[in-house]
Amino acid sequence: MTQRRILVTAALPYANGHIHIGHLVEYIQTDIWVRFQKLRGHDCRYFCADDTHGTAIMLRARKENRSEVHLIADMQQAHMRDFARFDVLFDNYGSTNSEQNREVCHEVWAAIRKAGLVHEKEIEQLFDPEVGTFLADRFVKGTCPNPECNAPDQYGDSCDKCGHTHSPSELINPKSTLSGATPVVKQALHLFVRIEDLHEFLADWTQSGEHLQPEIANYLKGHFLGKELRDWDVSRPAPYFGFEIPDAPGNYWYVWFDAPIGYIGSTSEWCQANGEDLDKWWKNPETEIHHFIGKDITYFHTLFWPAMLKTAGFSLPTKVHVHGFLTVDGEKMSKSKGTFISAATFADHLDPSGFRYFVASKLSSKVDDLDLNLKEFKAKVDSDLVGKVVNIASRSAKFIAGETLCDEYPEDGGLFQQGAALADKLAEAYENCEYSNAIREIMTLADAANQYVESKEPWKLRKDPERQQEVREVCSVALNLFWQIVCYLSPVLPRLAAQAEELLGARIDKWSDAQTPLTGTSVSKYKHMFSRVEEQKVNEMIEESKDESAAAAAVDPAAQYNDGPEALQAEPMTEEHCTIEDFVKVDMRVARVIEANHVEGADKLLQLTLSLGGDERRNVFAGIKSCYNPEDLIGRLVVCCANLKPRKMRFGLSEGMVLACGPGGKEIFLLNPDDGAKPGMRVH
RNA sequence: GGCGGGGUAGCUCAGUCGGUUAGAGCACAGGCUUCAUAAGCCUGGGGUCGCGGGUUCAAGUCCCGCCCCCGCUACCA
Repeated sequence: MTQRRILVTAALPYANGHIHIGHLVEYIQTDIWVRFQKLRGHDCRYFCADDTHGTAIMLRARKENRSEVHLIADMQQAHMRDFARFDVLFDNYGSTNSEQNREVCHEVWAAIRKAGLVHEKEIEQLFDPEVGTFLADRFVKGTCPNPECNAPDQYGDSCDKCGHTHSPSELINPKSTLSGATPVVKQALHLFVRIEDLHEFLADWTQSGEHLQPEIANYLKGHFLGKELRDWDVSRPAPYFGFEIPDAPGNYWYVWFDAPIGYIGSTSEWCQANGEDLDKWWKNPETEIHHFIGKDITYFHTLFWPAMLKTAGFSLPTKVHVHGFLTVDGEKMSKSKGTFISAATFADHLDPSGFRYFVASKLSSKVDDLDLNLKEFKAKVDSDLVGKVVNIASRSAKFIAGETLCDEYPEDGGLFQQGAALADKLAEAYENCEYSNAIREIMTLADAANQYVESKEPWKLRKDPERQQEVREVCSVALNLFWQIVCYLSPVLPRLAAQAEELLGARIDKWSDAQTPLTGTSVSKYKHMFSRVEEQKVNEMIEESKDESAAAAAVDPAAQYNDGPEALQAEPMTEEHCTIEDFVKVDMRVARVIEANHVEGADKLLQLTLSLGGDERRNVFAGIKSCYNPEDLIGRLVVCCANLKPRKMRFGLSEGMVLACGPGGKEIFLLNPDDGAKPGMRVH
């Protein structure tokens, strides 16, 4: 096998927050891949860095009354500590704020300029006059400008309630989230990169089938490549924490410009420290480049990034590996539920190796989300690692502790050979990021090993002084099967590998170590290798992760219902009182749906025929198609406004209105009278 | 609405080119064992392979239609 030169990156974590278990999925996925490649003897290097620039960092530094440089240095230390606790081992962990990164940014920028891709545009942007900074869309909140929605407290880019997209300057009554001040509109010069010029190249590169998972290629084709690619806004006016653009003083590169370049910057730091040549890693077609990222940052890595690399003459990624998000017990991580678990909190309570194993046992090459079901987590770690794998050593090592393994590997019924024969299949699974397949296969070996020990009953043999040699043979076999399994698991569980090395007095340093049994090495006294997951510790971890404000809410008797303020925020209560006379003007009646049909040509409407009892009928068009099937409505009782002035619609005359609540879309809820109500009854 | 992914045992999933009686792990039940971290081994129960059609000697697998779940994404009004 020829040696490959492989450069691997994981996405750069932002310096504004601590590492949490969601992040870790990616760093562990990548770390396993890198450890595997190294074990295979390839020249593989894992680079990462903190992503340090941007408004959020600037504002936080101000708030904490210290310099950005100080802040990001602290965060980098914290991140590195967390990674180390989870055995995520980088060849270099740098910073996007390094001089090396600045140099590469200059180089890339010069090339983009030279290619004539940069355009200047004056754009209008909201500016916070109190803080003295331009406001990104997410830093402005106000009332949704959609006249049918008008939900308050919405971000500047889109409305959570109705999905309306807008620019922050369109918001009604906008406020800066930084100071509460009313922003003013200011003109600002921005620099744009016209990546449409690279459209054809990107279409080819993304659709070649070589670099991206098929669903990712398809996503890009459907959402971006079918139309003109929009210019990419890569500058931000001062004040901004970042690198100043050399030929546009007073302007800074947008954080997403220098962040991916940080991959190269980090490599450059490593090259300088190790006497390596940067071009060998980034401008040599023989070097493979693999990026591991989450699905949220797909288009930065599959459109902008290849465009930048191509223009600046760097190598393009060999593969971009996209993974899904981590959920906990089937739901998005939540601060109030205590499932937003930081790396540090996890490691304070539970064994990080268990997390690595669990993640590996779940990961495939798909973009699917991955669920950390805490019960399953315990079950997997307990039964697979403790009950199966470690148990093989635990039940055999002590019978030959202080002795040596047999000088010649004993007859084992072909077990070791069977394990050795699995090497190629397992390697292929690791190579293709199909870790869950690999783990499943490896566990079958552990089952076989336990069966072997069971059948040989060394605990009985040892009682017979005549059969001591047999005991040694059986244990040599068992420990070798254990050794082989640990070799295969070592990319996932480096700590277990180290423990096995200590126990058996040998080293795992290449994949092919699983092909040859150990002989003659001395067996140390068995030391505890892995603990079961204690439910108590899991609970403590969850408790500690609970946000304090959420904990306070739990005291409120209403908290058990978990009724959030969203509905009221979406539709604030009317301030003005109405009189009883006003109220009785609206004649609301219980009605039965006796017919319900789709309306041809209408996206949202259903046509309902309501009976108010007797011969009284109403034809009503209701905008509830997104939530109800006509056939499910027939026969049920609803509440309708019976005296609403009839209105002629495109599809016919609507003679009333069915009462429903909810924000719309998938959330529409018809009002339902309690049992006993009869059509025609008035609501008062 | 569009795109993508999914629906197989209580749970998590495997199931190749269509081919024997649809599998594994966990969980559960019974038994064995008592070396091992209340670990291990054996046996067993448990399935309308989302629904409906079609192709075929043969369909979990291929084709058509539909339903439901997840993710992404957009619009109409």
